[in-house]
Amino acid sequence: MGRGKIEIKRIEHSSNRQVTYSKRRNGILKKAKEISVLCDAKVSLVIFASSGKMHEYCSPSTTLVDILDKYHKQSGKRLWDAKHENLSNELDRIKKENDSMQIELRHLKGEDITSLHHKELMALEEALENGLSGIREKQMEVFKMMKKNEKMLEDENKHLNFMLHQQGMTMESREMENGYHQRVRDYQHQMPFAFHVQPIQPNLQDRI
Amino acid sequence: MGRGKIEIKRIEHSSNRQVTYSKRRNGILKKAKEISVLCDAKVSLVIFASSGKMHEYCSPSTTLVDILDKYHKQSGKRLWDAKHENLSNELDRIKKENDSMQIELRHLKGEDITSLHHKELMALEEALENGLSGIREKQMEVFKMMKKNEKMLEDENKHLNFMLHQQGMTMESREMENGYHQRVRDYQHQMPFAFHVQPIQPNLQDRI
DNA sequence: ACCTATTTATAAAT
DNA sequence: TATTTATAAATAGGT
Repeated sequence: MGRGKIEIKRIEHSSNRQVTYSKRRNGILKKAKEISVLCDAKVSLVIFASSGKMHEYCSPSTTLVDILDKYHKQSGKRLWDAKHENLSNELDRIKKENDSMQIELRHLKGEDITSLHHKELMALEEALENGLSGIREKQMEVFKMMKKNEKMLEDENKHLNFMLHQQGMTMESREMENGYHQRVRDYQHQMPFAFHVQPIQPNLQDRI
Repeated sequence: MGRGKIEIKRIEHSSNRQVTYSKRRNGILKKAKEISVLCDAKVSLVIFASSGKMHEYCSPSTTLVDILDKYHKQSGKRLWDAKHENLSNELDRIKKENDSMQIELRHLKGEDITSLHHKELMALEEALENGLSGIREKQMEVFKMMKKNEKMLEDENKHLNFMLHQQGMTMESREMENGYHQRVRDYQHQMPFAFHVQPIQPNLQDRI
């Protein structure tokens, strides 16, 4: 139906194909509407152009879901069940993974071990010992860091005390000129910035 | 397109409607095939006659599920029902649970503990110690059971030896009547049933 | 189900 | 992309 007859095979010329697509798409949509009105049929039509753009028609008396539901019943084919099944399978798989982890956790906490064999108990013990030694190593590390920090703070303190004392001596000789207490407060404000100890590891204080 | 023009409205005469339906149904199915071939479009067409009978077409390059999936993505309309969403949500939930258990397991094994705070390390250490003591308690229990069993077996052995010895004495006096070795084999077969030790806990031997 | 006059869809040109 | 037009295709009504 046109100036010339065409073979029903892919139209190679792309812009031609595009034109034919939009004409025929309108045609088929019109036909779909017509048959649904004339014969009160329920029609669902979904078309994707090769570009990916979608057009659809669905009879006014119904919905796509409704039609798919009927389709499902009549054809026996499972439409979304495949998807559903995949999800369901994955869920099962992960649930099993979950359960086994839960059991492992319980075992590590010393629960539900009545049914374990000797070998399994030994393995658990070893795992726990390893874990414990790892944790303790880490704690030792932290402890050392704290000790180091403490030492530095002590040193700083000594230094400050020494300085203060010296200042006090100097001041004592000038005690008649200025107030002693006034001076001390001044030094207390100025000193910490000069001698402030940098922690070896920044933000260490946040983690302890 | 026919002997007369018709209005696009429901055909009241039922047999007429039926005829028109089947003609137009064929027409639209043909159109659907043609557009999908000519323009490589993906087409899904489902038609229900008012009688309930279904016809469908789906482009050969794809499946209805596939098309509906795309439809779902493009239109945003939910074809997959609440059930699906529930499954999906549960999957997410369980995945998260899984992840947190995995982390806990790693921590208990002394892995990935660099970022842990002091309190967390202490808690972990305690958990591990508890687990370890639980395991060791269990092992001690098993050990005691074994010891007990061993003791009983030893006692049984002694008893058997004693009996054997006694039998030997008795037999020595009858040595000329019967063969000594023959007798011994007989007793070895009969004795274990009479004096067999019942383990305190049944099936203990399976677990050690 | 087939026939065919007529309408409708559309291929190619613009 | 839209309109035009010659022609192919679809189909309404009759058989």
